Amino acid sequence: MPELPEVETVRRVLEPALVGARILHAEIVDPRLTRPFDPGIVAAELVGERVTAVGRRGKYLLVVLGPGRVLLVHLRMTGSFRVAPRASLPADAHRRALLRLDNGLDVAYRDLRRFGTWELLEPVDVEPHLADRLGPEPFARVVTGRWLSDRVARRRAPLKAVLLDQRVVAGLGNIYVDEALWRARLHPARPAASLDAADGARLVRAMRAALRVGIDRQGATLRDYAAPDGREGTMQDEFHAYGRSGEPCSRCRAPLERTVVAGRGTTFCPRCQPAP
DNA sequence: AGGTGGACCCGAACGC
DNA sequence: TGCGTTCGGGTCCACC
Repeated sequence: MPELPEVETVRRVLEPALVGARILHAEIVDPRLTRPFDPGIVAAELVGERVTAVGRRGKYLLVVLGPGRVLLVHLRMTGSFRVAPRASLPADAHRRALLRLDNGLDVAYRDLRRFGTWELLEPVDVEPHLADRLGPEPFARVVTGRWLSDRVARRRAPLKAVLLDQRVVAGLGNIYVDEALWRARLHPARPAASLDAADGARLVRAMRAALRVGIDRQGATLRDYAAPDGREGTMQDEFHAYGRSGEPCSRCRAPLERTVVAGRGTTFCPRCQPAP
């Protein structure tokens, strides 16, 4: 599941392939991708545009086009890109879109579960659209322990639910939330408002550390995630919590436990992360 | 108004 | 072996 480190890895591979190239042809196979907008119209709007940048905000990819319009891509669960020389990609039943670039590359988009979205935004709409949905990046200077504990001071929801809320901090999903809470030694079901500034500081350090390792390992490949060059990530070998229920905690050797918090499968160490 | 749960998808894993 | 059922996961939306 692409979270911040996976999306950042995708961005880094797409950037050199796309920036400076012009889109010669665009084909959007799955109308869900651009819903409620007509896929044929969106495809036609893309043709002729030059890509000037490939950015990321939270889990969104921003393909910035010449006039400042942005193709905002969200991979959700199973979206992925593949870049390869023209006409060299094999047929793919799950392909949802294909871009042909003037630099000789094809950019294919596939999505097994069809949750992913492509939105073509006018320049003036980009910032408001993102600001409505996303809090600061986890690595932003404004994100401090004090800021975080203040930010969630009136939230009775479980800490995990608040970290999954992209409007608090952008980019964490189920995997990196479990990893961050394990690193910070905080129980996922603890009421968010119970965080003090010291907890907040530990949590900020923990989420950054977990994300940093994820980026360094080029993301986690659990099933079919791969970067646009086909490379798989190795973050799954570095997990301390996610998916390891029943295995010994790598800090204290107590067996990790699995529970459900905020409707999500959640793994934690009952000894290192004491219940509230 | 903040919190929760269902809908959207579909392959994989599971149960009988 | 084969079938049906359940699960998961990010985000939005309806409802409490």
